[in-house]
Amino acid sequence: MENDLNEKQIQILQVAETLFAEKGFDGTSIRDISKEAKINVAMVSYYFGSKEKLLESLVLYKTSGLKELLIDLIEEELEPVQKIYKLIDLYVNRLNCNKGIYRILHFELASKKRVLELESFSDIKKANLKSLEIIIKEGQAKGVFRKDVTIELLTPTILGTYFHFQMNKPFFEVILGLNTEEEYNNYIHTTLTMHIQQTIKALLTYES
Amino acid sequence: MENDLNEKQIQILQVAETLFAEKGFDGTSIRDISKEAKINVAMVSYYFGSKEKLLESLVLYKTSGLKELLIDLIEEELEPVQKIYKLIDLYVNRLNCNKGIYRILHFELASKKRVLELESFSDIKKANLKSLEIIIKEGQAKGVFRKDVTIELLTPTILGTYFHFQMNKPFFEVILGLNTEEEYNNYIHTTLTMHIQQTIKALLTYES
DNA sequence: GTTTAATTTAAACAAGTGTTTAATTTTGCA
DNA sequence: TGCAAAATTAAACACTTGTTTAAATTAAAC
Repeated sequence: MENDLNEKQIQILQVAETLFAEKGFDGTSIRDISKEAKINVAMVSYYFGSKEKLLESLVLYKTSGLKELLIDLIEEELEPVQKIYKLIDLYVNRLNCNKGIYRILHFELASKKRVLELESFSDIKKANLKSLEIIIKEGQAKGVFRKDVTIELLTPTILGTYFHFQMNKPFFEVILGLNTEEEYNNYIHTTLTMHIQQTIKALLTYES
Repeated sequence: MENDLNEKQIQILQVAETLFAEKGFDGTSIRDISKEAKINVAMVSYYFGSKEKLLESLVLYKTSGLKELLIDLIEEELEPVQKIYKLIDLYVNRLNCNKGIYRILHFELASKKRVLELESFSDIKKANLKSLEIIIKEGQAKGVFRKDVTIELLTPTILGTYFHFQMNKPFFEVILGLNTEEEYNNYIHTTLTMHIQQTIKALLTYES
C-alpha cells in the first residue's frame, strides 16, 4: 500500500473532491477533472489506475490523518471525560473540513451499486473504533465510565448528530438565525460540539 | 400540463423510480430502464421527451396525489390539533411509500448541477405550504394555535425528522432492536409519527 | 553527455450515452 | 375493409465515457 502522494497527485485529488461533491461521482468525468486540474486525461489513469481507484485514494487520503491524531490522543494524559471531549472536538473539526468526501461516502457509496472500495473505508472505521475502544476501556478501568455501554454505537451517535445538522443546513440557518458561513461554522464548533459532548458524557457516566 | 399517463408510461416511471433510487440518476441509463421495463429505448423519448423530463414526470406523478389529499383534509371537520395530527400522519405515510423519489429529490437535485425541474417541484411545495397555511390560520382564528409561528418552518421540521430517521436506518435498526422490515415500518407509523405530532403540537399550542 | 527512467502528451480505442429517424406494426374509427 | 393516427421497432446519429497506446518530452543517474 503506497500512500506517498506527490504534488500532482494531491492536486488531482483536491480537484476531484470538489467536483465529486458538486456533481456526484457519476456526474463527474475524468475529463472534467483533468480540465479543472489543467492536466492531461491520461494522468489520472497513470497515477491512480482508474476512476474508482482515484475515489479510493481520495477516501484514504482524506481520512488518513485521523488515525494518527487518535493514536496521539490515546497517549495524552487526560481524564477520561476530557479525552472523550477532545475526541469529539477532533471528529467534528475533521468532518467540517471534509464535507465533500463525507458527502460522497454517505450518499454515493451508500447505494447498492458500488461495493468495491467499501473494504478500504471499513478498515479505517475499524481502526478508529479500536482507538475509541481503548479510550472507553481506560475510563471503565478508572471507574468513570459505565461498563454496559455499546462502544460501537458511540461513533454513529457522534457522526450522526453532526451530519443531521449539516444536511439540513438551510433549515437550521433560518431557525437559528445563522446568516453567514462564519456564524454557522462558529455554531458548529461551540454549541453543536458541546451538545454532542454532553450527550456522549451522559451516555458514558453513571447517573444517580 | 398533461398528467394523463397511460399504463405504459406508468410502467416506465415505476421502473425508473426503482433504478434511480438504486443507482442514482446519472448512474441509470435509458437503456437500463428500457431493458428492465421490456420496452424499446425510443419509447422513453417518445413518451416523455427526454431523460430529464422523465424525471420531472416522475416527480409530478409521485407527488400529485398529495395535493388532493391535503385539500380533502382542509375540508374535514376536525379540531385544529387533530387536523395537524392527521396531516403529519399523511405526510409520513406518503414519504414512507415513496422512498425512492424523495431520496432523489433530496440528494440528486440538491446538487448545484441540476436546477431545471426544481421549478415544477417548487410549485408542489408551494401548494402544500398553502394547504398547511390554511389549517394553521384556522387554528389561529379559533385561538388554539399561537400567532407568532413561522409556518414555513413546520414542513421542514416534519420532513426533516422523518428523513433523519430513514437515512440512518442501519443505526436505528441496531439501537432500537428493529430486526425486520415490518418492525421498522411499524415503529415509523407509531412511535416516530407520534413524536413528530407531539413536537409540532408543542410548537403550535400555548404553554403556561 | 549519454542513457535510462519517469513524466506528459495527443490520439485512438471500444463501449456507452441520450436522442432522432424512418420504416413497420398495431390500433381505433368511418 | 380501408385509412389515418398511434405505437413500436431497429438502426443510426453525434457525443461522451473510461482507458490505453505509443510517441515525445523531461528528469535523474551514471
